[in-house]
Parts: sequence; structure tokens; C-alpha cells
Amino acid sequence: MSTDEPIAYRVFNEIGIIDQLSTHAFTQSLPRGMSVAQFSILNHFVRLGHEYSTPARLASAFQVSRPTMSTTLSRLERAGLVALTPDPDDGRGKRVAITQAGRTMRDQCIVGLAGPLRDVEDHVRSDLLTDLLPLLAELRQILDEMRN
Amino acid sequence: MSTDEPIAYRVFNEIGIIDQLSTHAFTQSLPRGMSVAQFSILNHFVRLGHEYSTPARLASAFQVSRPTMSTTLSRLERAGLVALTPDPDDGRGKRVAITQAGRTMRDQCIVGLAGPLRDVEDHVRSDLLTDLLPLLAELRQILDEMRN
DNA sequence: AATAGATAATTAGCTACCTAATTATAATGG
DNA sequence: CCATTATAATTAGGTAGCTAATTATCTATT
Repeated sequence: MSTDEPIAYRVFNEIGIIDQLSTHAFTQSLPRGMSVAQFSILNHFVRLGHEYSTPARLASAFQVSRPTMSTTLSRLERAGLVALTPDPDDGRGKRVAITQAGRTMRDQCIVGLAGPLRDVEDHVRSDLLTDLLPLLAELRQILDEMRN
Repeated sequence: MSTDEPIAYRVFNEIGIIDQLSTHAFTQSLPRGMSVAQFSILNHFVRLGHEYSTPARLASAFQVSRPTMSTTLSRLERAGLVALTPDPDDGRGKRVAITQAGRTMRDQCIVGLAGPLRDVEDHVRSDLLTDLLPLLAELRQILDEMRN
């Protein structure tokens, strides 16, 4: 199927389908109302252990536009999972910090995701993921460099 | 970075970023107002050479929900790139056919996409894409089977 | 023949992403 | 010191994807 399409087209096509299927599966396993994007932000705080960040730095960390980060942070704030405060040193900026409820929610998400993740690892031949990861990282890095 | 996350999580994370970057780049190279999703549908008609299809079959071919296909087809119809007619044999169904304007638009999209696709193929080491494709196809197939 | 159950498509309402344009504040240069 | 330029965040408006619920029609069962 599609064997006459350019190789790059076919690769990105597969990637698009996988992204869609996996995002969907993971969303299902998250607590009601949580999305992968929102979880990623909570996870970011816990993993890096930083006290706080800013919308602009988060947008750049996730390679997402600032308006997109702005609305995702609003949803997290509305749910009480993140606190937004004005930056005392810069009247334009804001500080974003995870709340205790946010940490709890992050832990619940980790629990929910564990099953589906293990499922995938169990259904796939043992080397597939370890073979894929470096190749994907290589492609991602090149695409990242190209967009400048 | 993230070396303590589950391997599957890291793989899907890379895939998500690549999907985002590539979709963005390809959208830029398409004629004004066209999206990758819309192009894919036009391309589907030309490639398979079918006279017409139905919203339901298209939704299933692209592994997308029917409401999603419904709105994408509406946009294509609004742009005159696709024609929707009632199915004469089934009062519930519709037939979808590509128009002449749709074929012309599809050709323009192919031209626009050629540059970025060649760009990627030129910037990447020669084996990366051919190494990736079968692994991605394998993963996609397994995920596809798992969601049942 | 009538009722119940599938199926086709759409509508409503949500999240994620984008660009373009606004608003507010900082930083810089004449 | 003021004007310009840059930066932070948001608002407005658009596309793509989803689920849940509607409407219409077909199919099957009784």
C-alpha cells in the first residue's frame, strides 16, 4: 500500500497514525478531564524539580506556540493543578508552579498510564522500541534543526 | 533527558514531536487554506482511482471518527473540491466524489509538498528513513490490533 | 405489520494545535 | 528623556481530532 509514495511521506504517514492511536489510548487511561498535554506539563515540574517556570519557557520546552501553552495552563489553573502568579521581577511575565493537587493528579496519571505502557511493551517484540528510539531521536533532531 | 521514563513513553513522545513538526512544515507548503487532512482525502481518490466513496468508508480508511470525516468533507465541499450526493441505494448514505477542481488542487499540493519532502530526504543520512519505515509499520500494526 | 435494533451522517461541545493581532511592560538608541 | 523595538501573555479565529447525542433510514424479529 502506497509503495509509490516518497519514502519520507510514508514515514510521516505512519508517524501520524501512531501518534493518533497512542494519544487516544493514553487519553483514555488518564483521569477524567486530563489530557496528555496537561499531564506532560505536570510531569515536567515533578521531573525537573523546579520550583516554578514561565509560560514562555514551557512553550519552548514543549515546542508549542505561546497561545497554545497559554490556554493549556488556563485549563490546569481552572482545575487547581497549577498556580499562576505575576512575575515580581518582570511586569509582563508570569510564574507557573505546580500545586499539591497537581502533584497528586500527576501521580494518578502515572498510575493510569502504567497499564497501557506495559501493554505496548508486552505486545511488541523485545527490540522494537529500543531499535526505534534512537532513530526517532535522530529524525526529530534533524527536523528541529531544519525549521530555522 | 528523560532516561528514567519507560521506553514506550519516550518512543511515543518522540513520535508526537515529529508528527507536530512535520505536519506543521507540510501545512506551510500547501496552497492557502489546504490542510494535510484535506489533501490526504483528495490524494486518496486520485491514487485509488475510485469513482466515489462514502463518508463512512473514508472515515474507516483514515482511522478517523465519522464526525471528524464529516466536517473535513464539509470543508472540502465548501471549497468545491469534492461533491457530496445522496446515495441512490441507501437513504441514509451519501456518496463522495472528487471534482475536477479537486484534482487540480491535489496536483498543486503534490508540487508544494515535493520540496519539503526532498528537503527531509536530503538532510537525513541515507538509511534513516528506510530503516524507520518497517519498524514504524510494525508498531502501527500492533497498536491497531491492540485497540480491540 | 409493528417494533426493536443497527447503521449513516450530523450537531453540539470539548481539547490541542496554529497564525495574526492586541495589550502591557522592558530594554535600547538617539 | 523620549521614541523605537523587543518581549510576555492573551484574544480572536481557524483546523483536526474526540465523545455523546440526534435524526433518518434500513434490517431483522416477532
